[in-house]
Amino acid sequence: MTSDSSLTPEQILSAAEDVLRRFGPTKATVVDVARALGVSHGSVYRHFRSKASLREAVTARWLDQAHHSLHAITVETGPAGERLHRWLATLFAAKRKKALDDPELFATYLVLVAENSHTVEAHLYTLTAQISHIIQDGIHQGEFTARHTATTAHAVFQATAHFHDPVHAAEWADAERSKADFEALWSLLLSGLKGR
Amino acid sequence: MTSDSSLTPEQILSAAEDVLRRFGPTKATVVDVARALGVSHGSVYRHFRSKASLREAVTARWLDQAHHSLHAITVETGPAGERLHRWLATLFAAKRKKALDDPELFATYLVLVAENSHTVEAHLYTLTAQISHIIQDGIHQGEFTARHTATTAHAVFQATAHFHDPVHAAEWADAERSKADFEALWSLLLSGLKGR
DNA sequence: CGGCTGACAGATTTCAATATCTGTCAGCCG
DNA sequence: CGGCTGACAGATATTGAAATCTGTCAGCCG
Repeated sequence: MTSDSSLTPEQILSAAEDVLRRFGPTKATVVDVARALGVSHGSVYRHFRSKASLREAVTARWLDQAHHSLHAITVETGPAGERLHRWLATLFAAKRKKALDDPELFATYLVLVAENSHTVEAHLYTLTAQISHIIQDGIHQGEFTARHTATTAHAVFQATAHFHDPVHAAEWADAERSKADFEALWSLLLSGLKGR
Repeated sequence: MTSDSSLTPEQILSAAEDVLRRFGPTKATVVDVARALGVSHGSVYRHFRSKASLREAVTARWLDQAHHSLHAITVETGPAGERLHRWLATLFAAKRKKALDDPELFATYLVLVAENSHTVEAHLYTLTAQISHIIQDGIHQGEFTARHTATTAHAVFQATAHFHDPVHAAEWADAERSKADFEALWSLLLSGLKGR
């Protein structure tokens, strides 16, 4: 049983995730989470300093799911161009899937974005660092030419905001159009990364 | 006097703009507009079929202000690269200025964006067509290489969304950082437009 | 002792009654 | 006649009282 012994942060996170998924960020309460765990809501506050930090922890865990496959692409050794294309396509697919399959947690994510949460900042930092890594590979391989890797990575990330920033989620509805737009933007960026 | 003879759509638009600027999109009412004009609110409905269409007409007029200087750059005959850079910088500056100087009308604009209004669509179409025009010039001048002009223009517009899409307005606060980010993205795009 | 409980204060949300707004239209007025 | 008015119905917003929630803490229990 999961209810053996004492309450763990992991148990609380899972319960909180369920509650957020069911009620959404505006309706979910700490009391709901405690009720789902069969404890008093004071116990939850023993493990998380506030509702906001619990919400952040849940979202951080939820966002991390996508990092695994992206990280795998980052540390591959093939041609950087193909890898960066696949990395961006994978990121886009992951975000799109989250928006469609998990609307309430996606809405929670949006709340954190609006609040400039540190969790979101860390998420963006991780992603940009991975782009940076691939671009660096591309420069070593002689495929890319770039002055400053980190700056270029940031520019690539901003240029593709349309396809990963949750504020653009509504524009992902038409899969065909999104795919075409993405490929058009990619060919422009690839050409830019290769330099003149 | 502007109150001579009968009520004109222009008078209503100006009054509505004032009311929106003062109360914002959530508080402004048709009754407020009628009160400002000294007429009954039924009269307003004689010229605009609904509150939504009045709001759209005001926003369309407000958005059009920026089109003049952008259009001027579009029809110049100098090097396309420099012109596109100046066009994008001008667009960014105009949007940023609107967001800072006219927050309530900017909020109204955001409401229309969220509602997928035809007005916003037309605005985006006009802007993309101007980019297309400049890119076309660049191809003729031999400065740019692009397969499909309209597709490339759309890609450039999406790539720079961070600097003109109102959903990113909060990220424009730091002028220095925005400027640096914009230039980094521009150099990537310019390199991409020039082709390999 | 370390962790849980339940009661508490202040902040936030809900709910239902009330007021205002949107959109329509018959009638009036120039 | 073309356009404005003012009254109206239904929809939406506001308000203030009651309920619920957040965050804290003294005390209990294993």
